[in-house]
Amino acid sequence: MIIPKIYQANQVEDKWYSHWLKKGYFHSEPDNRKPYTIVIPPPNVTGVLHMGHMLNNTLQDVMIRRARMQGFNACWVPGTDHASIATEAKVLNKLSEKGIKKEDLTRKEFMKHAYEWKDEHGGIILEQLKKLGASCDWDRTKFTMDEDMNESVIDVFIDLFNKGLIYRGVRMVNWDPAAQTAVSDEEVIHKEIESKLYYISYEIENSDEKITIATTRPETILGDTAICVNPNDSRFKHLKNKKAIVPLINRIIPIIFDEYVDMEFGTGALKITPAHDINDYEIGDKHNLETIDILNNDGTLSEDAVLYVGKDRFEVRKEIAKKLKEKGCLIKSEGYTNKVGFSERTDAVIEPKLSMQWFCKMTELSKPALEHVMNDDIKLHPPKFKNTYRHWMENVKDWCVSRQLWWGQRIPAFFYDGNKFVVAKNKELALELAKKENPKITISDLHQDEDVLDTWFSSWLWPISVFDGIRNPKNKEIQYYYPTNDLITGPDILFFWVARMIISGYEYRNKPPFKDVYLTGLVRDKIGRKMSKSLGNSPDPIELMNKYGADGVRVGMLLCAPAGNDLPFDESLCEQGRNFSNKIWNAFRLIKGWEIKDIDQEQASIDGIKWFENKLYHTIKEIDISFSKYRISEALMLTYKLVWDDFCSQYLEIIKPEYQQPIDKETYNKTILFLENILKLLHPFMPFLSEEIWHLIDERKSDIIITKWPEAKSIDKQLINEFNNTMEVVSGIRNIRKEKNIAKKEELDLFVISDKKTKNNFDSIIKKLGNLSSINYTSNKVENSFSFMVKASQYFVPLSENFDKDAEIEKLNKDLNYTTGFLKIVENKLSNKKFVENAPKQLVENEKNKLEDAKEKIRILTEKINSLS
RNA sequence: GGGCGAUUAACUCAGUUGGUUCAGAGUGCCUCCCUUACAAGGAGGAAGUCGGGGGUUCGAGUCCCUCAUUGCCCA
Repeated sequence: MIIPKIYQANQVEDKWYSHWLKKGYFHSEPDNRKPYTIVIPPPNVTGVLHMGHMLNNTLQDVMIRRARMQGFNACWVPGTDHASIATEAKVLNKLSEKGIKKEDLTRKEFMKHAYEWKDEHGGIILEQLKKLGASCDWDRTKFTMDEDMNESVIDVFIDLFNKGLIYRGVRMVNWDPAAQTAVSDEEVIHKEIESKLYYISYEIENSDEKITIATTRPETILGDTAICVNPNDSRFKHLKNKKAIVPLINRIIPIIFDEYVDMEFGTGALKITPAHDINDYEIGDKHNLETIDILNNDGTLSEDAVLYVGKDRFEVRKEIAKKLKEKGCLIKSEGYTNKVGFSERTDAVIEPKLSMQWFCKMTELSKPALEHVMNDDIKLHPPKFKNTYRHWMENVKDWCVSRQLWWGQRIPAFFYDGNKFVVAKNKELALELAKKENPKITISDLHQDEDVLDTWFSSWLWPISVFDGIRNPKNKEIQYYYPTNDLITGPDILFFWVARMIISGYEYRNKPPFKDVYLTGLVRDKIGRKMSKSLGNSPDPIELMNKYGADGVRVGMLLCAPAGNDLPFDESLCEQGRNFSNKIWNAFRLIKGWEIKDIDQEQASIDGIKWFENKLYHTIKEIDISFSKYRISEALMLTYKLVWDDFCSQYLEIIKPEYQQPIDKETYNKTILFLENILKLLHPFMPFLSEEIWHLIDERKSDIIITKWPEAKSIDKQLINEFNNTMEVVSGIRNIRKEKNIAKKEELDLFVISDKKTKNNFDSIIKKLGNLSSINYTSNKVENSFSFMVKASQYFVPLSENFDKDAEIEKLNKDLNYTTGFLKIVENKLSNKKFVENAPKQLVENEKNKLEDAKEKIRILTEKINSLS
């Protein structure tokens, strides 16, 4: 068989993926095995794969593949999210390119366009996940706007309404003037920006006096309905019961007193615009102030503003400042840094705005969700997120669930007789309810609410609704798969999504939706910036996979991804992943190239096998521990080192036959066995490569994807330590070769003065890796030789020529100095009475041993130096 | 402004209850080697007063206080 020198990822990946699909390995049905379930964080239906998805889904695939191999009934449910704002914005963009505006369309027509868009672009991302190797159960693919999913959402809304947890009301909401919808608090991103603080003076009615306020938003003076000062502020006490005059429009407004006002800030006087600031709104509410809404839904000024009607608020800000200056009302303006809210989806500046919305009461609903995370029924990894979570849950606010959009589940509220409404699954049922109030109502009198529900109002049910557990709470699937095991997602949606799933999980199943939450970091670029389309700093994952292989990219992602830490992504990591693929490939190539013969086994091979067996089982144990702690990158690194250092650099070199010589059967078989185990350990990380080699080793029917995960066995730790000493001896020899420029091919003799305590049973290995002609035990030091020590044993390599006495003495002196210093430290420790009295016995004992060893070493070194000089 | 973290080698990070195995890993860097699986490789090597300052202790990277820098969440 001719095996190429380099692993060709692109030639094997598709083959194996379709093979796995054909065999139905990804598909899961309830049976009598234990389930292991993951639901995917559904990506936006029209989105494309970015690095965050890569990380996320690689992790999920690692977990699910390992669980599958461990014998669980592994089920990974894929799907997509309808992402109401994002998708609707995209559809509208597309339509406006064709010259179509939303106003020109009926709701029905719009939905038709939206579905067309969804059918065209939806699911691209799922196809991309296949390239990554994601072993999702594609038969279970869900979409948050599937018929059954919609029904679950509506059922839940009605249920919560009937429980009195849904209400409708005028509240200050975060208004996105670009998308023209309300958004939730969580969808507002506060950014610090450089702006200006304007000092504007208002005349006091019937007086020559003026009062100056400071504001960052001068355009809102048109909506002012009061000026507020602190009652404790002596500067303003005389203004009680006075009125001020709003500049430009000359509206007369009261001066009110409230302790809310910070006397230190600005001038100590605050303008109050109840319609456009949440704090002003609360003050307005308290003092019964008039509310003047000066903004239209698109962020332009409304009729109520009187001036600048129809102009955008930012333009007005500039113009009004100029105008105020002309009028002498603008005292000054100064640079000021403040925080402004931006829409997560459209990046528009959010306007606080009063509007009629639907809300979900959260206080009671969220109690179990807080409790069960605090008592670790649900564990967050890393645990530092527990604090953040608690803080949020303890201050949870009611959830604004309505959106002024069309793409989504329409709120099942039906209006009649003006503002009266009923909540029901459909118009017919609504009519029945309405008739109880007003028997004369007919179906044509009912009008359904125009708003849709927040996207998260469907995704918070995801772990339940994908198994139809809302509509059919007792069905076999939900009983079997729920609660799911692990949720793997980014920390940016901890509150949007994770917390709410926990809330709904307890409300509707009385059980957590998952047991463990693994929060990844955010993928950043090399210099720490968040990856984003606009910065153009995000590599195309598909291209990366073409370049480095899916396995290479998977490894690259995981190498730098400890839980909860942001990961600075660099393409060179994928390169490392690819190099690793190649390393494994070549190890396989070496083994496969050997001729197998019925010959005697070399001693080095016997010893090497004994050691590696122990090392392997020891590492498996460590890997399992890392997995159990959700330290995935650590598990990968352990595997990486097992393969590269232990298996390739050491084991294979130990058993490798001479050039073009055959290998004995026993060693070969063992080696194949080891390789197979290694491939199994690699499979979750590198599914394609491991499957490919698995089948190249041997023609066989079984696939690695469903083989049993190797089990850790008890090991001989002493033997592993001994081997480490052995490798130190080998290093010592290699060092001498390097320092003295001795070719590797030249055989050397080694003399040993053995220290009985550090016995070494691996002479065969030292001989082979050191390329020695002999190892001789002696009790006398060897003249004219280079030497080194491992523990308390001395090793000599005699060399008649090239012997540099002075250099040798210098080296020995260096060692002597170090050891003398070390001895001093130990002596100090032991002469400290308090240490000897208080420290554990074992520790003191060890220190005493160290003391003896150091003394012995010094004795030997001194002797050597004396004999040389 | 409030809350929660972080600060360990050039970079990215480990470091469990203070004490053998504590100053580590990977990458990068330096030296030598195209040697017969792999140059996408091999062998060897250098590199850190564990952010600063105090404290507790026989003993602190680890616990406490404080300052600095920095990130995230919330207002």
